[in-house]
Amino acid sequence: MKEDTFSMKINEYLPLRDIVFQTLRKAILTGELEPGERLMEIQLGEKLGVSRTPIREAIRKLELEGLVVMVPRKGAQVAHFTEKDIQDVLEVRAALEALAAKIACKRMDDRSFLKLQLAITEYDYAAKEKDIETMIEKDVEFHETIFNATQNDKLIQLFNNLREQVHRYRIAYLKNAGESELVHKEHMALLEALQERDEKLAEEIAAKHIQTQCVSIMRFIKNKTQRISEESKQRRFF
Amino acid sequence: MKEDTFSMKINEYLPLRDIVFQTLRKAILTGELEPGERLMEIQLGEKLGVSRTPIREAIRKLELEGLVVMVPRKGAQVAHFTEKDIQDVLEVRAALEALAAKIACKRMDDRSFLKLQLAITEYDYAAKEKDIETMIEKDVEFHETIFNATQNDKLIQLFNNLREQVHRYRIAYLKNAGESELVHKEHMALLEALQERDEKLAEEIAAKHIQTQCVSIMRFIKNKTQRISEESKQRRFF
DNA sequence: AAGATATTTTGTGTATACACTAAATGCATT
DNA sequence: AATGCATTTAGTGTATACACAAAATATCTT
Repeated sequence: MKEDTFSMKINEYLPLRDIVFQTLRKAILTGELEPGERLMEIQLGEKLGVSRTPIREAIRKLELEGLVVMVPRKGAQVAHFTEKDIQDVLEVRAALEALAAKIACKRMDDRSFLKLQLAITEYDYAAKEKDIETMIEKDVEFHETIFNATQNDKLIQLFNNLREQVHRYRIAYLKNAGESELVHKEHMALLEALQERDEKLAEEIAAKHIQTQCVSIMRFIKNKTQRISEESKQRRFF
Repeated sequence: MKEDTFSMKINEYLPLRDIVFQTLRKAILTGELEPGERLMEIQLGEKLGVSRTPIREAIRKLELEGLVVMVPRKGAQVAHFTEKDIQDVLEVRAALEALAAKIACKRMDDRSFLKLQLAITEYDYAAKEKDIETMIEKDVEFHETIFNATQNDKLIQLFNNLREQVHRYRIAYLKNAGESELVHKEHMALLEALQERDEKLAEEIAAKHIQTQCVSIMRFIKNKTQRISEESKQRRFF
């Protein structure tokens, strides 16, 4: 289903601005472009082989998404994320995941349940191989399946906005085997609740799941900042 | 507080693109620009006295917000909102309002409570005068105060995105005196719950309040479509 | 007159040019 | 050497120019 839309799109015409948007977005979320880094239009244009116009239009979208901040007459720079920003995002996401789980309870069908099961299984395989990127991918797939099942387009849109905002932290904390075990267990529990059509329980597990993630990420950051301060490095924790 | 930031901003430099963005956004939300209407860059540029560049950049933001849709090589047009879209938006908003109420329970201070009280009172005055625009304004102010109290910037950002999406319907259904009475009662109930720091109750009332609004708007639309079909007009219900 | 094929028009998508600001650099003065 | 001022430079903000596609119109053929 996702593949369909995608393979259709590659045949369709895609404006440069959208390609640039996706490229920059990914670069920011993976940390390739670091927070605070300036996005200079001419330089980026040369790198990507396009003029300033598509670059600027892509930046406008990133600005609205909050991934870049504009300094008047100084242009764009990658937004800094503080610890609080991460907590804020995850607090909202927890509420949206709970809502999604509640609605999904009513609307999920066998096909969706199998998708969830598949995502969990593939996650496990990836975990055995310690293939972090695939693990994240399958984790996203799991949550995406639930959101898609809600058939609430606005909810899906907001999820797409929030889902990868903590990408770079998840890479780090999922390396911890214990964390990835926990993710598995919570996914299984949520799947069961959904199959039982137990709205209250599903809501609760979904919210708890994100809170767990938040706690893990915070612990990871705390460790990292500590290590960094021990090494007396002055830069921020990312 | 809101005024401070604003009066600061008017002294600051504001790029044309942002002025255009706000102008177009308002025009769409109030219905001045009708759904389906094409946004032609040159035409808009002449109207607003600017070139295509700021127009295009404003459109990129509206695109991400979902207020306009892009047709490849045909440009932008104001997005159509179906009945389902409204329900989707309000379903999400209900969840966010509930979250905001819960957090606000912990963080609201006397100053914020007075703001809520003031918003309610001014709403009542406006209701007596049947000044719909002011009523909407004060209603927004009430909810805004709660969201601001959460101190969760992401939550506030999303609220700003969702809050006015149903603007044109509220104008219509608030004309109904019964509805505006109900709004008053629910606001009072929510204020009390917040003052009691009763998280569960506040959450519940906040969500219910939006659901009430959703039902009212749906009823209004149903009536309107019915009237229109009786008049055998073919256009959509907005 | 109907249909097929040029032709024109309109409007987007992208690139480039111009205007202006702010920071950086250099130079002179003390 | 430090400070103040002029000059340059780098980069954004805005306008315009060019390229191209799609739709609309006109023209030709039968």
